[in-house]
Amino acid sequence: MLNMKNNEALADEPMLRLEAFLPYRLMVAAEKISLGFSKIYKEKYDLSRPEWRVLATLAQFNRATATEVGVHSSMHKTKVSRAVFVLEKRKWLVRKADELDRRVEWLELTREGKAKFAALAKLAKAYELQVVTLLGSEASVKLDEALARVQELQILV
Amino acid sequence: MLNMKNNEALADEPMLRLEAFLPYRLMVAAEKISLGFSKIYKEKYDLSRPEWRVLATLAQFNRATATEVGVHSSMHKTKVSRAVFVLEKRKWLVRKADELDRRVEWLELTREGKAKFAALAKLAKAYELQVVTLLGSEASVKLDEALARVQELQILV
DNA sequence: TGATATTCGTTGCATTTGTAACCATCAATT
DNA sequence: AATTGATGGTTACAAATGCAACGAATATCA
Repeated sequence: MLNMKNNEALADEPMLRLEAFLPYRLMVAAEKISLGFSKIYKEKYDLSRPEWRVLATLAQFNRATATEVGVHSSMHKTKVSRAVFVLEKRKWLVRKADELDRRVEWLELTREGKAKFAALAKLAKAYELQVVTLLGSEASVKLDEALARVQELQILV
Repeated sequence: MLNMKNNEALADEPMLRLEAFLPYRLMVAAEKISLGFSKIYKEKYDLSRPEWRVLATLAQFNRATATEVGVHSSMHKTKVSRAVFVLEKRKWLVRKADELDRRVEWLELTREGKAKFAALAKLAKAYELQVVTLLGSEASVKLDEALARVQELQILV
């Protein structure tokens, strides 16, 4: 199909293969792995990714503010705001006013929200297990350790 | 700040920590690593990510069709189409008709396009080196091997 | 106390993206 | 040759996203 340039080795021009470039590889890998699970919560529960993240965060902590949810799930506050709106309309979560600071709204899953999450968490764990199985334990451990290092990195450039 | 639920260990409900969930971790890591470099091509060359990928693909092969670019850079054909349009307007690439099949347009970088890419490729390599240095060679090798395994995976679910 | 700055969360607007439909061309079948 | 189907690429439209501005409430500090 595509023919590689024949002057790669000789060239003093800086060659760069996209498929070997770390940011690209990482992004493609992330999209591939995420796609499989997003299909599940999209098709079975009609959830967007922001909605899934808010749900998972609120299930993990009994209550949290929108700001806290955003920090914990790596999402911009407008994404959180819109996802919270949708989940509230579906009665998967409720807002509760803070008595000391009336700017703050505490978010909590409803009984239904918790139940939906419980079902989704099972699917999530099954999916993760499938990925780990396909990767093999050796590659999985390496990926795990490498991601831990990436998480430690400060902002780049 | 956030207080973890205190019934995690006891609960028979399926707990799931977002920050330990592979699809989430991978996506966050990819965004972090990509952000640093996207800043560079955005701020210094006013390029979007689709435009950067098209540029890099056409630099890697002497010529390619839009379809081939999309396959090689993991992008939907509409993304490619729009990125090609922008790069053409900026005179970084030209289209050349295929003489045997008039549906096909061959894309080639112009002299200017190649020059811009050469400069960007140097920055890309420098950025990648910086990431690898920060990660350390051990983690970098692990990441490299793990990503190679992910790339081999078939479609999931 | 009063003035200013900061924080929490939402919303308007512009940009980006995906989906589906589309046009033009070529391939396959009759 | 005519019909049907497939392919390469573009575009219209709707949905998702980011940015900036905003209102309301609180914090800071003179």
